[in-house]
Amino acid sequence: MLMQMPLPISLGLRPVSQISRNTRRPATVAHDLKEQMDLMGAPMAFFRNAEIYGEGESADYIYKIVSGSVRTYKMFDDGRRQIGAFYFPGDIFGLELGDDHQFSAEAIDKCVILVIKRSALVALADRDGDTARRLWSFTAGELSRVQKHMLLLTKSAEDRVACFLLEMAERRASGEVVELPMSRQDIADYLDLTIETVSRTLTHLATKATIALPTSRRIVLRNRTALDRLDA
Amino acid sequence: MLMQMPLPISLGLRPVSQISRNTRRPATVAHDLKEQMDLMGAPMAFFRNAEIYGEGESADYIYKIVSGSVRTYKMFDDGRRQIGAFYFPGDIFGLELGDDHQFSAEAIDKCVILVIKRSALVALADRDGDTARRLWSFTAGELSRVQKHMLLLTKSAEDRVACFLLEMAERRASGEVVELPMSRQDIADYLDLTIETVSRTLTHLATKATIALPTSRRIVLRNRTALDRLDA
DNA sequence: CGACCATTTGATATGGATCAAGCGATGTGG
DNA sequence: CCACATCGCTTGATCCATATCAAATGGTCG
Repeated sequence: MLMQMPLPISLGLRPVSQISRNTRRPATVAHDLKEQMDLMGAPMAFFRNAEIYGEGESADYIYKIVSGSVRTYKMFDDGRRQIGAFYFPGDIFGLELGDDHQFSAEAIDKCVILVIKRSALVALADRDGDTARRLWSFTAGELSRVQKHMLLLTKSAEDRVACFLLEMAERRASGEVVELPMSRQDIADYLDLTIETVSRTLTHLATKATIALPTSRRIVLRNRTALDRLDA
Repeated sequence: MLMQMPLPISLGLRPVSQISRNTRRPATVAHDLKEQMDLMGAPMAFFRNAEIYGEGESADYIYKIVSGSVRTYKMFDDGRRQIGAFYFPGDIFGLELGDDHQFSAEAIDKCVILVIKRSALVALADRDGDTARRLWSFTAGELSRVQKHMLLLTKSAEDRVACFLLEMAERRASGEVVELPMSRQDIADYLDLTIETVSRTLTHLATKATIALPTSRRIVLRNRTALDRLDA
């Protein structure tokens, strides 16, 4: 839900006016959905742990991260939380074909996010084949991401953690040093493991000198070959 | 690979000519991708266990099942097989946005399948917004299916089997009696369990009178409420 | 009828969960 | 500026769900 926040802690929303609106509209034509969002989106800020939208709410907006990180997740009756995805600067999320969101979304840390109305894009897609294809493209990308995630859940704990580290290294692209914005609990809920197992596995990889852990949120890949082997 | 089969057992392909080709072209306009495939598709027959396409092969065709059942799967280096989906009469599969297939596809039993060239549909989508939207729609449907599957893999063995039975009951819609075309191994590889665990869980559900097992491939849902509870 | 394959059932092993405690960094109030 | 509370993470001990290994049963087809 975009326009009101139920809990004080969720009051992460600052009025758009506080942020310099993206007024400059370059003569450039958008070549993909991301560029298109740069042109059309309104920036909003969210505090750490702020809810961006909730599962089941109507999916009226599409989001693109300018800065910060986001998690999407689903809660189960038994209290378990499954994280569906992490999103980072440049990533788009929240676009659904159906009427409402299948997952909830929260800011992992302080975020600035471009927001545009879905109806605007969908209406445009009716007239513009390029836009239509971009919407398809985005959904196909999500499909392939979820397929990978599904396959991840069939692997051993060590394999899952290794895949996770490689994915982060690739997406956050900062050489061998990976800065993790999310907690061990977030990682555990993404990999469907417990925090204890995640922690033990990281310790174990560090013992084998496959990685180094200068701090708990900073991970150095010291032996990518070994990690790739676990990836398979 | 569509035009040649490497193994004798895979020689499931009969020339189209042996099957009455869908010559009748009704004046009706297609309202969705399935109807469109009925109009455009050429029927082909596959024997039990015949390969329809292999992972990594170029995704030149799209498929719609007339009769029979299909599994898609991925093999891992360690010999594990993960089944990605089961498809039944009326279902479309094999449509990719990218150049090649992410999974392999095999006939579970004797199948008749309509086949059309992807390029034909994609070219049409460039001109026809309805077709474009149908392609997006299909991919979005696959996305939501895979998301459900991913969440399934985070549940207990009993929950997975219960969800599986409910899914089959819904999709094959024959009242309380579910006729399963696939083996226990197929089910196990879909749910990421062993055949032993699948078998034991079914036996256990039968003991609790939640289901009945008149034969190993025929399952009667005797207490859907109990299954729904496990579904969550 | 007999061979073969799919399925079930039984005995044991194990990877990861759970329960519990300790540790280190960060922040807060005195 | 330090004492202490808090929170996130790690480490240790034990348990349990499901895998693994092994054998029996049943169904199908020549």
